[in-house]
Amino acid sequence: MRTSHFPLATTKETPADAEVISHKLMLRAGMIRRLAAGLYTWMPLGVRVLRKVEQVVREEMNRAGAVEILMPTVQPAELWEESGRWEKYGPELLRLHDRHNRDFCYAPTAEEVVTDIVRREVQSYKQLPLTLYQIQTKFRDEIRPRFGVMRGREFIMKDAYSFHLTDESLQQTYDAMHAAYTRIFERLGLDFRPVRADTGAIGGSFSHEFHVLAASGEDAIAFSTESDYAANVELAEAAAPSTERAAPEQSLEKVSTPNARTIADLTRFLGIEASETVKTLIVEGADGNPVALVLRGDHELNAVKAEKLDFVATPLRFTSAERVRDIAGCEPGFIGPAGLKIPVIVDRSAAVLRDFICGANEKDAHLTGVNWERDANITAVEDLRNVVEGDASPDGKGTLRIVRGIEVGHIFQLGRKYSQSMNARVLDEDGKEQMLAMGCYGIGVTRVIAAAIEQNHDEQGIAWPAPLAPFQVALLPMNLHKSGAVREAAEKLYAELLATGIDVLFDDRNVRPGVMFADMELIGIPHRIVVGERGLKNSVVEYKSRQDAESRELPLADVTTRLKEMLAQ
RNA sequence: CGGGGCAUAGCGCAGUCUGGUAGCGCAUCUGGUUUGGGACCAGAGGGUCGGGGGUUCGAAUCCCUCUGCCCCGACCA
Repeated sequence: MRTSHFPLATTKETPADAEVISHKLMLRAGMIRRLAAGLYTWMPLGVRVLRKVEQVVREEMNRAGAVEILMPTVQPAELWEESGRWEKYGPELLRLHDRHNRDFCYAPTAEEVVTDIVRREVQSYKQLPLTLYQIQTKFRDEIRPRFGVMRGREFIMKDAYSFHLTDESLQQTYDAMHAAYTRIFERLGLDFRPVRADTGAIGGSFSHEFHVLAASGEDAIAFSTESDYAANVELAEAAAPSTERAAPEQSLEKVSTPNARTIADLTRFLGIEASETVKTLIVEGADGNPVALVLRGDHELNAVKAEKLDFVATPLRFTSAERVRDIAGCEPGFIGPAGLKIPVIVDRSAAVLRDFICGANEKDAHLTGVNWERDANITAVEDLRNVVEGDASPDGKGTLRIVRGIEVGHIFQLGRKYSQSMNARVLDEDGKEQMLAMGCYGIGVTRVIAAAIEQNHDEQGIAWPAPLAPFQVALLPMNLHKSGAVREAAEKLYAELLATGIDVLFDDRNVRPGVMFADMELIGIPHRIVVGERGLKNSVVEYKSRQDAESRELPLADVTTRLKEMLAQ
C-alpha cells in the first residue's frame, strides 16, 4: 500500500473528549472517528487492525471445531418473547418496529436466533455436539458509553454457541473454548488473565471472564498470591473470618456526634478506625418490606452478592430517606442495627466484631461498645462485601491481590435455560427427547483493540504487538521526489516486499522525513526501513524496530529475506 | 436516572462577566525557498458563533426554551 492511496488521517492534537490513552491514540492515529455517542466509524487504518484480530479469532475458533455462520443484526421480538428476554432485558435492548408495526430489536447477542436455528436443523444426538460462531455487529444501548470503542454502544463481537446432549459434552466444549481463548489472547500478545465471573444478564450456571490487565480497566479482579484462584471482585468470595466473636468487654454507651453522617466523619470525630465501626444500609426487601444490611465501616457492599440473597429485592434498591426515617426514627447517617424492627443481615466480617461503634438511630448520636446478641439482633450472617487487597484467598491458599482489568472475553455454561424456554430438543440413542445443553462464548473484537493499545504504547504512539499491526513494515524513502537513486531503490524494494507477501506501507508522500517518522511511530508499525542516498552509496538501508531506540544498517540486497525472517518469529 | 460542565472555521481554543457586527494555533489551498525527526516566508479560502424565541437602535455576549455532547455519581445510611 502506498500512502498516496491510503488516507492516514493522523493528527497532532487530541480531541478534548478523549479520556483514556487508547481512545486518544485511536483518534490521533486516524483509526476511528466518532459519529454519535458510542458510535464510531472505522477508518481504513482501523479496519486493517480489526481484520487482523478477526483473523486470529477465526483461525482459533475453526481450530477448536467451531463453525462460522452469520445471523441478522435485526431480530424479531417473537423469539425474544419466547425466551422471556423481551421483558427482562431492559433499556439496553434497542427496540424497533417495521412498517407493519411489528416489533424487532437490534441484536445485543444471539442466543435466541441461534437456538431457533438449531432446534429447526438438529433433530438427532448424532448431529451433536455443535458449535456455531459469528463475527458480527452488536448493539447495546449502554447507560454511559465511554472511552471510545472500549465501551461503545455498537461494537463487533465474536459470539459462539455450543449445543450438547449431555453436561459432560458441554463441559468438554467449554474447556476447549477456554483453551482457544487462551490461545487467542496469547497470539495477540496481550497480558491477560481468565477469572471466575458472575453470569449476569445472559444467565446460566458457570462462567469465566478473560481480562486484559490495565490500570484503566473498568473491572476489579482479585487473584491469589499462592494459587491460581482468580475472580471478578463482583463474585470473589470474602473468606469467613478465621476468628470467633469475642465476649463483650465494654458496656453500651451513647455518644454525641453532631453532623457525623459518614464513616469518614465519624472516624475523624471520635479518633477511631473505620474497622471498629459498622454501617447500616436499608434496602428494599424481596417481600416489599425493608431489610438492613450491615457491613464493617471500612468495607463496601457488593450489590451482586446482595441481590442473590432471598431477603433482598432484585435489582438492589436503597430505601427512600423518608421511609428510612419511619423505620429508624432518624436521618440517614445515624442508623445502627440496635433496636431495628426489620431483618438485619450482617456481613461475616461485621458479625465477628465486638465493642463496635454504630449509629444510635437518633440524630447526631452514635453508640459505642455495641455487641451482637446483647445489643442488636442478627437475622442472618452472609457474605455481603467486596473483597479487599490482603483478604485471605477463598481457596485457603495465600492472600488476595486486586488489579484492574478490561473484560475482553466471557464464556458461559448456559445449561438448559434457553433450550427449555424455546423448546429445543433432540432424540437421544434411546429415541427419547432430550433438552439441549448450551454454552455461549463471546469476545469483544473492537474492545480487544482498545485494550491492546492500553497495554502497548509509548510517548510516540501505538506500539502494536506484531499480529495486530495494520502493516508489518513501513518503507520510508528520503527525498523520493528529488532523488532518482532513492526512487529506483525504494520502488524496487517495495515491489520485492509485496511479492514476498509482506504487508508494507510505502510512504510516497512529498513530506519532510520528520512527518513520516512521526506518523509511522504514531500508527505503530513494528518495522521501519529508511531508504536514503547516504546509505545507498554503500548499498545499505536503515532498519529500526518500533520497540528499539536505535536503528541499524542492513545490506540493500538482504532486506527482504531479513524482514521475512524477523516476521516469521 | 441524579448532579456538574460544554457547544464559536475540519480539529484545539480565546472572545461572553462589562452588548457595537468574530479572532488565535493546527489543518487546508496557491507561489517560493527547503528536505534524515512533526520546516520557513508571502498570500488565500473557510463561520447562519448548536436550534428556536425574546429584550435592544444593535446580541457570540443578556433572558427564556429546545437539542446535542462530555465528566462525575448511581455505596448513602
